[in-house]
Amino acid sequence: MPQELPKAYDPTAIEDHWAEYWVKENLFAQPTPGEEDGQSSFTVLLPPPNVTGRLHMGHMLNQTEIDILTRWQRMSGRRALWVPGTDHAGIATQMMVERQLATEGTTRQQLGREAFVERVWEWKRHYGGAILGQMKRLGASVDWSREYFTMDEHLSDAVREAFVRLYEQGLIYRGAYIVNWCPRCQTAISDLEVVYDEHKGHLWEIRYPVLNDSGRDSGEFITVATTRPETMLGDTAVAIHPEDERYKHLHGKKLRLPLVNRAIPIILDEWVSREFGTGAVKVTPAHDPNDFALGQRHNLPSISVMDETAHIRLDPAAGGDGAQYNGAQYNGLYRYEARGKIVEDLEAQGLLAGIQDHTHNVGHCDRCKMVVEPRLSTQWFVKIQPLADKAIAAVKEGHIRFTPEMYKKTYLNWMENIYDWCISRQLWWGHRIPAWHCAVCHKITVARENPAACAHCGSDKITQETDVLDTWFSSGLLPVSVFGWPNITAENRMDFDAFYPTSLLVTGFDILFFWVARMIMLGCWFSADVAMPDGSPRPLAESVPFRDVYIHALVRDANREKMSKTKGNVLDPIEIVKQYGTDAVRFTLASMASPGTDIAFNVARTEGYRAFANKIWNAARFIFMNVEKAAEAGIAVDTSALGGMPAADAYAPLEARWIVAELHAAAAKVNQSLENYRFDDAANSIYQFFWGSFCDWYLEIVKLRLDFSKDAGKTKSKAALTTLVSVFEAALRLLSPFMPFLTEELWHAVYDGKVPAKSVALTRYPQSGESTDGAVIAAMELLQSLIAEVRALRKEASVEEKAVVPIEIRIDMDSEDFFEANAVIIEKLARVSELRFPDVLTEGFAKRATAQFEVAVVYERKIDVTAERERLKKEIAWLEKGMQAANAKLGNKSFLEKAPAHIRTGLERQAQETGMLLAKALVALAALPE
RNA sequence: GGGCGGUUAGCUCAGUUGGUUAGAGCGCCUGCCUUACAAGCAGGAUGUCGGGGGUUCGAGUCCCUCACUGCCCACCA
Repeated sequence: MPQELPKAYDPTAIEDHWAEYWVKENLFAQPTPGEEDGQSSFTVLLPPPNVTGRLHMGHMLNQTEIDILTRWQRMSGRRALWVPGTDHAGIATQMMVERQLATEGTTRQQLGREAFVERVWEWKRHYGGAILGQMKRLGASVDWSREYFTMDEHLSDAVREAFVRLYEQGLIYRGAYIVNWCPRCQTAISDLEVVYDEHKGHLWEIRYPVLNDSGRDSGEFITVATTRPETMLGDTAVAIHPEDERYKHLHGKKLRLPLVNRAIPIILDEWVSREFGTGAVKVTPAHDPNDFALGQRHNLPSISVMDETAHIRLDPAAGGDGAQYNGAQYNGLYRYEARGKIVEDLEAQGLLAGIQDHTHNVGHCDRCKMVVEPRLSTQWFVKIQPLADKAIAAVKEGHIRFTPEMYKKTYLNWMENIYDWCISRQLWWGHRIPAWHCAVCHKITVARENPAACAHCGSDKITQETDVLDTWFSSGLLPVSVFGWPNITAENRMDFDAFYPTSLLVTGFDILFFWVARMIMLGCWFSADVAMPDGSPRPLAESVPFRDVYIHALVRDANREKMSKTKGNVLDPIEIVKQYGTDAVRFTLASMASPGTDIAFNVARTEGYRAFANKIWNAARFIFMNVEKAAEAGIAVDTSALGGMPAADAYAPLEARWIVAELHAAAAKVNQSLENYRFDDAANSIYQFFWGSFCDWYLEIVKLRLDFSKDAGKTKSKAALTTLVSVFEAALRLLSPFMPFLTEELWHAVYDGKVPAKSVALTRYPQSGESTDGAVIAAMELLQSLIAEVRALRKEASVEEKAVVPIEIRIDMDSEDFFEANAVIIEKLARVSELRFPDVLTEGFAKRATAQFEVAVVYERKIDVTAERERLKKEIAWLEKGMQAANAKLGNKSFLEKAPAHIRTGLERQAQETGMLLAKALVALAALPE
């Protein structure tokens, strides 16, 4: 074993090395399995970060959680596969490259589509892998040989097949609908990509003159209220509620649309709220989703008045009736300029009835934060209901489980109120829709292979659709596509059979709908026609993309504020890692990852776990030092016996049996906690075991046994050393999923280079086979409480730290033997020179009583009487409160009748003990000098 | 507007199906360089479990209600 470890743990000295080692040795590659080998799989996909992304705390939390589980599953004997990859991220990537072009004074339009796309690929080749590089540095145990990119040829094939198949099934349609349009990105975006912000605006009230039968102003008006006056150029009706008494006499009348001077009808619709505004709504089907719906119901024409950049652009023919409309004076104005001008003009004509302050929600583009403009345009949609039905069933029937469970409700609520999915984007970067438009018959050809001619009329005057698909369309297919779909053949289905459905998805709630829901819909839909290995049809339970979903929360800053660039409170994980070590940061995240609560990341906590890493490091130094000393005395530990669960025979000393029992208990707790995604419990159990049990007690006691001088008993020393090393080795394995770097380093050191595997990550995870030894844990507890009382008494009596003093103990005979047998432990840990067992404790010494024993330190006390009186008074108050509570229950007939026996007897015993302690405390108080 | 969470020590959070006097880490106070570790060791202080009501022999835990707070969905012009 290596003996010269530096005194303080320096993570930077070892982490790069191991991170590279794991990748270079390809340790976590999971090749395609051969024939069914009976081994169960644990499969998990990395939520693919944007190829443009940089690692943030959310990624690190996500990757830490997945890595802990994957390493744990791998070590527990399952075929563990974690597949990494990146997302081409249509809008984000295109914008990034466009910005780059802007600095060069050019644009994508100048470049042309083909050159631009090539340029993006070039960018991707240069910079695209950055985030995965960061991931490598963090030690993620992924299979790098399976790394994917959503625009890879194979994954693109899957996208194309999925599109064609849905089209053939009648589940994809194209049409002119109102969609959310981002004037900056100049593309349609889906409902999910719109975020609403409260905005202080105005409600303008505009008078629309009522026309008389001869088509002239009647002198009467209807006043409408709007937040977007500029859209009035496209109004094609005004709607009122049919029962609204104020307007009943106007049913069937027409209005003159101001500024444009077009006659528009008054329509009746129950959707209109009589309470809001004036109870009359201007209807602009081309620029508002509600108005669009109204327009459909009432067969109104739709008049687009804005172009893709949100500038006014009136199409003279838009009304469909060939009439030439007014309003061209606003042409070319940006929407807000037009708004100002229109309001001005209305006022000049006396048609502005009022302006009110009005706070309302305004939709913004999720990507670029520009105010979204609802806009009529021709887009591609997925008819979502059939897919949603399956996705609902999969969850309702329990084939997919959510943790925390409440997300099941959120998911179902969304899925049950789902709208058709707009999947086309007016971008250049992405999967181009495999549809061709015919210039002759104007029909559409959708095909798996690029067609040479129109499928309908045979013309070769066809051009491919320019739109690309929503990025989530391809990422939604990942669970099936990364394992070979749609090319699943008899010879080529091992991956799919072994790894699909995946076991688990770990992700943040922010992409529950974007990604999780889409994967469930698409996964269930497309995997269903891959037969099971035995040829039987695939049931829904085996069609799901994953069986478990673990949703984690947000990582916030130490003050619970959301991290954001504008606030300047973003913590760069790589920076923190450099400062404290990857293991300490991982442990921080794990220990704070309680399901359902956000993580307030506090580096104070990370400092604590850096200290923990240092503690482990120093425990190793201590152990290696003793191994060295033992070697000099001709004692060697048989490292070939390591690697399992340590055991201690009945003749082994107390501390050996105890630490083995504690290890088993800790292993049981950690396994159970990870089973339930309780990373926090698991981390705390290990922390408590390693620091609180192994270091604080076991190491201190075992020092007594590690005597390698000539006249010492070799057998006992060797046994002690063996237990020490084997428990430590097992603890490293237990800890390794949480702190992979430190444990890898020390584990290799334990074997002094003669390792039984290439990595601690490839060894077996500690399992608690037999039940832990409860008796030895109870015995140790008694010893610990005696030592703790003596330490406290020494403090109380102001015994100098270095002084050793005798103690007096009163206890039953059996325990007297027990204490005597372990006297050396008490003497060392409590600095005691001698144990005495008198019938009565000598008066005048500081003493304490517990339920099991009384103890006094033999020392002329320099006691602070006031402090001692205070302490005793507090103790008495505490005991009296306990007595009261116990007596209240024990004196209650209903309690005695109804409470279970173990509660009753437990309470009785406690009452008895409390009474005894209370009596002693009262005597002690009375005995204090004035 | 609809839905879902949260409120426990100075701070960040645990607290499994209601059961013996409520926990951890950090921070704080006191004393120690005890040869693995001062990134350490030992000892110590700290809570009307958001308010009110109810169910129960028994409530931090279940029910009702109020307050505060966070998030998601919807998007009435």
